[in-house]
Amino acid sequence: MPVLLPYRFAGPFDYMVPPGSDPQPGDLVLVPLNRREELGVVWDGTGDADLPDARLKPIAAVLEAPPMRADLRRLIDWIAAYTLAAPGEVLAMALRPSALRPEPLPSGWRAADMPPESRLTEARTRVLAALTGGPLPGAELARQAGVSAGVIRGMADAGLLLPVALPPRPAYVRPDAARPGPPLSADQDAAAATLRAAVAARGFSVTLLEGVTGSGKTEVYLEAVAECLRQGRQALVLLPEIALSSQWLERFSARFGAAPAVWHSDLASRTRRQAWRAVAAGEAPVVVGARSALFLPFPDLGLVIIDEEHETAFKQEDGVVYHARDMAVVRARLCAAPAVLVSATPSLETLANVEAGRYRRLMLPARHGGAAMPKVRLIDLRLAAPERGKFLAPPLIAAIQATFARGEQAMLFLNRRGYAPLTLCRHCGHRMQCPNCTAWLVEHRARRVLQCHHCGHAEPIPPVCPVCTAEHSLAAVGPGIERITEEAAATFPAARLLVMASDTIQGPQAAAAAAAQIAARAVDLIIGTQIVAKGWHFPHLTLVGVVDADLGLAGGDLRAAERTVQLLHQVAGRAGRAEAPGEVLLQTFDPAHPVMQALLGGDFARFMASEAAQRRPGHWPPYGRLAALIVSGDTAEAADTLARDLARAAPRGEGVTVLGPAPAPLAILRGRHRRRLLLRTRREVAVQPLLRAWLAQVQPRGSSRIEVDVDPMSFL
DNA sequence: AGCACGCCGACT
DNA sequence: GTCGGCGTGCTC
Repeated sequence: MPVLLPYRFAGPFDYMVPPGSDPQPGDLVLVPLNRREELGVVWDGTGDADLPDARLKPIAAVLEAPPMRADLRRLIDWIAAYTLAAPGEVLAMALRPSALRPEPLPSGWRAADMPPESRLTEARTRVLAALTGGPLPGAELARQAGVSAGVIRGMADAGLLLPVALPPRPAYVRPDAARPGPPLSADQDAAAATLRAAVAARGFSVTLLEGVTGSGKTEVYLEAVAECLRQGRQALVLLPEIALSSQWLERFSARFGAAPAVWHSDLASRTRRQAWRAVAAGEAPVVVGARSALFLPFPDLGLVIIDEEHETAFKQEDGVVYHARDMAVVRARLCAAPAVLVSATPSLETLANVEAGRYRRLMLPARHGGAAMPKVRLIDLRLAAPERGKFLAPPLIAAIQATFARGEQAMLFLNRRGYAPLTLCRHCGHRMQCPNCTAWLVEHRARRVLQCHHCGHAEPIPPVCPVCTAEHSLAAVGPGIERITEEAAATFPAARLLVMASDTIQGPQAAAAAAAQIAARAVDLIIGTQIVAKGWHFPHLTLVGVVDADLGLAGGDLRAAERTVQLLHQVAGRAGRAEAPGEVLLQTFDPAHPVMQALLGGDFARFMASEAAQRRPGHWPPYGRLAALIVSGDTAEAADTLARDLARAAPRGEGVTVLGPAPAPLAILRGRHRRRLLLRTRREVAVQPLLRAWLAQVQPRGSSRIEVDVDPMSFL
């Protein structure tokens, strides 16, 4: 009987069924492996026949836990087949061994009825006062009484406190679908009706819900969630960055009177275990999560929503390389549920699926509540140059000052952390480079280090040039967000600044606190990277300045233009969402670039049509298929040898092209030398069989590796 | 993922 | 002479 184990084996292993038991596919089992016992899942089909029965070991135990359902097993098989990952590796993402252990009963403390003679200090009095409302868990008690855990411990030892079992934490409160939603516009109402019908049909479908930022897409798809709740099925909402979703959670709670279950990779282990169990028991009707929520054990999934479907954060790049948006659609199909892809700037992949008739499309043409789209202006940096050594052009500075004068908020966006992306010696020209990667070290002035953003390597800023030992010769080249903050503080001395970058805003609490500060108008100028683009609603923000609109366009990546438009459109959408109209200023050296023109004219559809026209003739995705093979080795020679071996074995045929080997864009990453080959085929060619046949011919030696990335998003 | 087997350097 | 480094390979 085949049993899939959560490891990187080629497939399930066969085990004997012990007499008296009758394990079924999906059952969780303990099986011997080497001299250990491992958790596995009984898989489908028959075992492989060429292994003699005598070599099979028996299944050690069939667990009482609820079995893994067929739809999740099919999803695991599907993802493994599509991405060429080992099925066990995919299984590992869906298996939660800790959730199978019995939940320890929560325990707390109560005051002793007949306290022994003991000194009652002030702290101890506070503890007893906190307990007048009933028993509390230790951590909570310490927090409420404002004492350390030691005080509690001491009181327990003295017999002043007695342990008690607490009732289990209440399960998730069911969101109330009957609560009236907010009033919807005619467009929203029509879209919501279509989505409700799709949910009520209880069948698979895919719908693109497209609308500019501020058009009320969330309200519309929450109506689909409401219908799903009425149907008694579960709904899954995938967000690209769950850690930054505090405002989303507030909106959900306002709509349904209860919070959804939240799932992401850095949940505390107990919260995670409870969420997993609640999903499996059907007690969590709505789950909002990051991409790993895709593998939760929903017994009756009735709706999958992928918000910001164009976001590259949905692509998992390490371990199993998969795109959560595409796999979410697969899961929806396997569960006979509708999938809804939501975006203001849909990916070309999704638009091509609409065009081909595979996906339905719903459009919300206008901003909700009559708010106007922000007015976009380009600042030509060749004509309006910033002061020497500065990065904000005079028109942008003037616009920010005018915004402050009106009592409104402004934002500066630069998608680059740190102080400066490059440090060079003005004397000898030496550039400070990462010892492990083909990348410049980024100066982080606040922490006084030079850091590599690819491997994390950090070193102190050297006092002299490490090559020519010239003093005071190292110069910061180009701006990072720290440098812009410095310049803004000097230019707008009266303004209150708030920096939002992944290194200053860590975790959901910090993000929520920053959002609250902005909403309370305790901030005049927000300076941020990527993370300010994510679905925030800042009602008093009316000006967005993009410091370097050209930033994402260098490097010749296939999707560079598309991604830049999506990102900058998203950033622009932060401006002027309430009654006050917004303005967006883009600093660029190339105002004629199609990306700048698309943002200027707001004609996203036409831009995407021209992107499509560029990709179609060469059969580039989505009009063809692409897979990347990344070869890596200890040395350049090892990587080259393996890459050459692969190139020799490359598949040929009608509609099949192999490009490379070429140095991978990060030719050295974490000390490993990398080469890249690309397999490009026509859309009707299945790439997986080609890849499997290809890889079977080449055996990596030593520590050399081949990584496969089907549908690569970036070439890095 | 573990864990054993296996062939080359420094030690009681 | 052994103890032990972690490279390679196997686990139904």
